[in-house]
Amino acid sequence: MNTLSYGLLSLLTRNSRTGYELMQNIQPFWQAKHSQIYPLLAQLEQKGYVEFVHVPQSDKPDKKVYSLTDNGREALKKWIAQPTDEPVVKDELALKVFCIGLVDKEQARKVLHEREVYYQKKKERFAQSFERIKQDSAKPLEELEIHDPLFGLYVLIQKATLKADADLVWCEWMKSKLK
Amino acid sequence: MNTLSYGLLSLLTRNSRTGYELMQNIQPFWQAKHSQIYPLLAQLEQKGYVEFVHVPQSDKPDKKVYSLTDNGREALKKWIAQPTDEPVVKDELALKVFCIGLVDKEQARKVLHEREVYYQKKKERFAQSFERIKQDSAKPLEELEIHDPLFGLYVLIQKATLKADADLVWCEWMKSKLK
DNA sequence: CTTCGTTATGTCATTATTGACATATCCATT
DNA sequence: AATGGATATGTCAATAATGACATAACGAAG
Repeated sequence: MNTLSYGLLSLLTRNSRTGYELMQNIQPFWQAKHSQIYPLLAQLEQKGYVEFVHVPQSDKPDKKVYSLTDNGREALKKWIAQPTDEPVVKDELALKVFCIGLVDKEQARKVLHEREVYYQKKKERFAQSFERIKQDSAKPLEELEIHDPLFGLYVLIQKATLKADADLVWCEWMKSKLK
Repeated sequence: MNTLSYGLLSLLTRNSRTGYELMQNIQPFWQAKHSQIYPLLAQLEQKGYVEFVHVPQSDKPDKKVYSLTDNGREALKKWIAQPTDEPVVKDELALKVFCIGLVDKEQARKVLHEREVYYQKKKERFAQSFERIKQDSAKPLEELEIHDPLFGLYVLIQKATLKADADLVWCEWMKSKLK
């Protein structure tokens, strides 16, 4: 069982989801393509950690809605207690910035601008996520307790927002350096 | 040529380095083991993007000190002008936090504490990096221009520091939630 | 005196991940 | 009318990345 497999189980603690949705929803924590997700789901099903129901659709292709089994939930608890790997980052932009002095300011600004747009979109997405869970939640978000099903999502969006802010502050600072 | 190969060339713009040093120095931007670096360096040498001199050592094993060729520098410039991939993140902790409600507060605190130590160490490392380049630099860091060889390093440490701060703010906030 | 960590390079089998192909329907744009 | 994107699932060859093995010498800790 690799980390991504546990990640899929993690998502299923809150909602039943299709493979396609799992692929989309796991992106903020772990970038993976559908070609990796589907085989892992088949494995998880074989192990008895998830089960699925076939849902026929007329307008779109049929789907398989996966949900977590009790076995899956137990496996998750054990996984949480294990030591946690440090985050892995692969950042092409950072590598380019390291040797940005090779090109002129004009081009450096272009490289930076691309990424600034990306960070801004990211921040907007998180703001939308906050809105969505605010509507789902009975209580004000600040009062959510650890066992509230929305808690995990809330604290992660909080973290992502803090990071996106840090990225944007850096972009502004960097732009002033390239004037 | 994959991104990591260009990353190695990027590092060599500032200093000649051994494979072992490259493996260490690239960690903040791109986590890779020596078993991946050495074969890539051999490829880069074959392509004429880097060259090396053999340096015998008596106390430690001999080393190969790699440096960038003009061809390598040209390849780098072309790479910078290409569209940049978005950063890849694989964060096991984030996945655990998503379903942290499965365990009790005590265990959740334990999981968080592990990572807090990690973020603190990270911040210290960046503070040390700042100290080091301050000593290397003739000017105050704030006045570095894009073509200064220290510029890329300076802006990256700035970014990493901002991010580490954001992570620590989140840890504090999270701890207050787990009281 | 032995074991462990660091420096230093390298190979290789296994595993993780991607990109391309394949199929099918709907909707919006050109 | 055709093209492209979203939804939805799947396979498979190719590439990326890891973990284990191998060698070797030093210093420190036990």
